[in-house]
Amino acid sequence: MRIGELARRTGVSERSLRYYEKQGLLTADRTPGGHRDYPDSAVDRVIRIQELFAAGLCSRKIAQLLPCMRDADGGPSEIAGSRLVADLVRERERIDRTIADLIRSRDVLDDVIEAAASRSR
Amino acid sequence: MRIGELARRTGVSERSLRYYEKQGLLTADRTPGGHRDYPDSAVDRVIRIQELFAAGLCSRKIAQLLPCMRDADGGPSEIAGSRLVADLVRERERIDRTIADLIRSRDVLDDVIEAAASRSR
DNA sequence: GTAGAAGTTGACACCGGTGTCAGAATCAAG
DNA sequence: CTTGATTCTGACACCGGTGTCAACTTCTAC
Repeated sequence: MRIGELARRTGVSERSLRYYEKQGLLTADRTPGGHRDYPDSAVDRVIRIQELFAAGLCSRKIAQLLPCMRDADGGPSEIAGSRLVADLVRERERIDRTIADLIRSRDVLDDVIEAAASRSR
Repeated sequence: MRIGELARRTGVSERSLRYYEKQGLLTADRTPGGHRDYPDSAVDRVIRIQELFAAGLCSRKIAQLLPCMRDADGGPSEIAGSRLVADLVRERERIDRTIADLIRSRDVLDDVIEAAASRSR
């Protein structure tokens, strides 16, 4: 599929898709004329990438991580080296802390929202 | 307490504390010479602010939100207006989505970490 | 009063994913 | 062909919290 369709199906801008490619996160075949041609699996991949971005990982780390993920269609393609694993463990801890922060903040919001709601009741 | 101590106790840089003040998130008395003097309660407040930042809220919204939070020492100081509430509800939804993303990403990391661990076992 | 630590303001820079625009080339359909 | 939609590359800008440096002032303790 072409970049426009991929953008539509993932909700990610064409700009970002090209950026992902430049960062080594995504590859595409090319038509004779040079237009990108993505396999269907690109949709899932782009969504994964977005999730990892949302989790606060930078493209550098995502690029290291991607080949070690087992893709939908089977086997784990590559095993993470110890250096990378140490890094991922640290990221994992950061993510846990962030989740805790998010939950606390969400509770705060709920509190304020509820206070306003009960006020107007 | 002075800004240095507050920075030490919260783990937030002096730079950021001054920035928070400029954004209206934090207030401080001044000594005759112009140095900031914080009450003990500033520690909790700064930590809250950090959590909200970590949750992806911008300083503008945090500034609107803070007066509506009930502080440790008691009553809800102000009730959010309907405009603000609508905004907070949207933020809440975004936070929920982010949490979901974080959890999925954490699972991915665990997967990769585990694959490497079982490999070397 | 004097030295050294700590605080003040202001300005500049960074990061890194994304928006946007320009100018040219490609593709698909008539 | 020709035309209109789509894609290509490259460049510039933004956002917004934070780091850092400079030049000065204030505080604290001797």
